[in-house]
Amino acid sequence: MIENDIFKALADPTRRAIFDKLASGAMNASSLREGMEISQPAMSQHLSVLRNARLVKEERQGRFVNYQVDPAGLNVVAHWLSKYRAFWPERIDALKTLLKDMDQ
Amino acid sequence: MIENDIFKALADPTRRAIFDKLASGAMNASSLREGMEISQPAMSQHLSVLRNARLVKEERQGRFVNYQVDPAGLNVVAHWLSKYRAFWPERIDALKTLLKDMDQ
DNA sequence: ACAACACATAAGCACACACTTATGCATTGA
DNA sequence: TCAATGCATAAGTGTGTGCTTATGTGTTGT
Repeated sequence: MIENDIFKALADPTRRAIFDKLASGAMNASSLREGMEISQPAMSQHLSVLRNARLVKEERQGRFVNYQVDPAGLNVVAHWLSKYRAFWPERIDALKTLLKDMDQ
Repeated sequence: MIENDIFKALADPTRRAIFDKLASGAMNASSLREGMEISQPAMSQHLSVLRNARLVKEERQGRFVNYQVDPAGLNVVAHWLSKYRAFWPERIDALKTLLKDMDQ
């Protein structure tokens, strides 16, 4: 179940930080580690979890692996969230009708 | 950190199922258990986690405790998601501009 | 008053998870 | 060719998590 993989992946704060960093621009695993006090294997394992959840996708470039955000995972979160739009605050009420189109 | 509590709470499939059931209408803990093969303490513990994440709020009614969805938690997820709208599929592109207003 | 009920909490246990160190596997540049 | 580099994987370890059984606390109806 992909939805479960996604929410489990996002449950870790380090992984959300990695994802957030990646959202500001694609980069390889070494660049991701910069300023993040995390070991190389730990980073590799986190990226593996994120990739498995389709939150991130990789592209090998020589001995580097370039990582970037994969919209697929985010889309699942968006759809999960859209199921509960009835409970969203009124000030983003306009969002509700738009999300209705999302369902098809 | 509330965001962390929320994502950790949503990481469990049983908890997401409870939340989903609650989204279809407020009810007490016993009603929630119906058709869910879950022990009473387990349900109580899950509700405690959801309440702590502000995904759910309670209202005591005599010896019953009525639970309902708390928009606060959902709102945090919505804001988290809005940070990455640049990666959302094009077909919900109209959503981007609207979410821009959300940031203020 | 008291039994039945709704729910919370405590304690213990099996398993999942995030880390570590060690090592393996390609790829690159000298 | 070979050392250095980028990354993945294996194995082990401490901690967190979700469950269980047992018990506690407050409320209701008789």
